[in-house]
Amino acid sequence: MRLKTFTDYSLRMLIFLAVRPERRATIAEIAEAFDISENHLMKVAHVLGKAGVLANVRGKGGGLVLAMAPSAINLGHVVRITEGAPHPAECFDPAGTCRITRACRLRRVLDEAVQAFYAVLDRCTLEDVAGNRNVLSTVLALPRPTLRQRVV
Amino acid sequence: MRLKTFTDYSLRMLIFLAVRPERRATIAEIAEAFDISENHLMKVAHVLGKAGVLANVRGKGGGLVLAMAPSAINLGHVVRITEGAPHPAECFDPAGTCRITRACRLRRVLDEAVQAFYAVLDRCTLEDVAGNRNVLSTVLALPRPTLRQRVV
DNA sequence: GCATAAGATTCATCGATAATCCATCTACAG
DNA sequence: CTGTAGATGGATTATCGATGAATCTTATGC
Repeated sequence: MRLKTFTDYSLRMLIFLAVRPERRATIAEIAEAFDISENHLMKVAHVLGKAGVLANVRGKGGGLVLAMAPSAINLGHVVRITEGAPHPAECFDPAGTCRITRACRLRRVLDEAVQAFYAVLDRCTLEDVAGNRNVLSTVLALPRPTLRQRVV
Repeated sequence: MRLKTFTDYSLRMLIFLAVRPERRATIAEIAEAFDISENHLMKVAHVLGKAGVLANVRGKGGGLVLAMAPSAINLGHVVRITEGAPHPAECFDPAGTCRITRACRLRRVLDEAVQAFYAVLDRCTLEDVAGNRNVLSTVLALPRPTLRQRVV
């Protein structure tokens, strides 16, 4: 049972933005805060932007900002977007070739399990996981609104 | 959200054995019925045997047989064995390096979601998914107790 | 309106993991 | 004691996601 790093990064990006909702953050800034690939985050930002979760602004002075209040961003919704179609077994693949697919009752059970997984996330919003802004802000090394450039 | 093919194969093996509980089946036989890798199935058989779900008999005339009644084989139990530790995000890895792990509330939510996933499987037994023996038997091309050799 | 900053988009490559294959060992039946 | 079937470990291969890099597009500010 595995989710993609893409999903992990998506949630981190949202948390970062929820901690500092007052102003735009650049992808580079978020990548540095988490020390993760800027290129990968760029794709994350694009997907979340296309999905309407983020409002992405191009150009100089641009950046990312939540498209709605953290309490309006549903985690189940986000994860469904970033994960794509679930694939617990071959029978979930339209091109699957399992011999017993027709008669198999397993698919229903697995489907139900996946639903249950998402049901939990559906009950959570970004606000629920990023409500502790102060602590998160500290951990992200953003003690002051202005992040000093690292010298190195 | 993905499960391993290993898990898929495990469940198929169990279903096969549940359809014909009266006698031992060889790995080769099961591999042929599903048209999947015999080598891979061998490892599946070994893992399920070690876990006490199957009673594996070596040597001539040997084979696999369920170690208990289908109604006593819990799907959640099986999948937990074959999947190993869940990994929805980096924070589930003891060696993870996510900067906000300490302050992050996401882990709890993801953990709960995983629990919910398994809770569904915990409510199901092999009997629940392999109760329709006749249909499965037909689909598996085992219309008679004796499987005629394929001529090809 | 040009330079620059920032995201969008596409292509290429790398790497982790798991699926698969192969060889050898061990156990059991007859 | 021979052949069959699973056990075990290693090697190989394939897949797919993660990462890297280059170019394009758009917006801003001087």
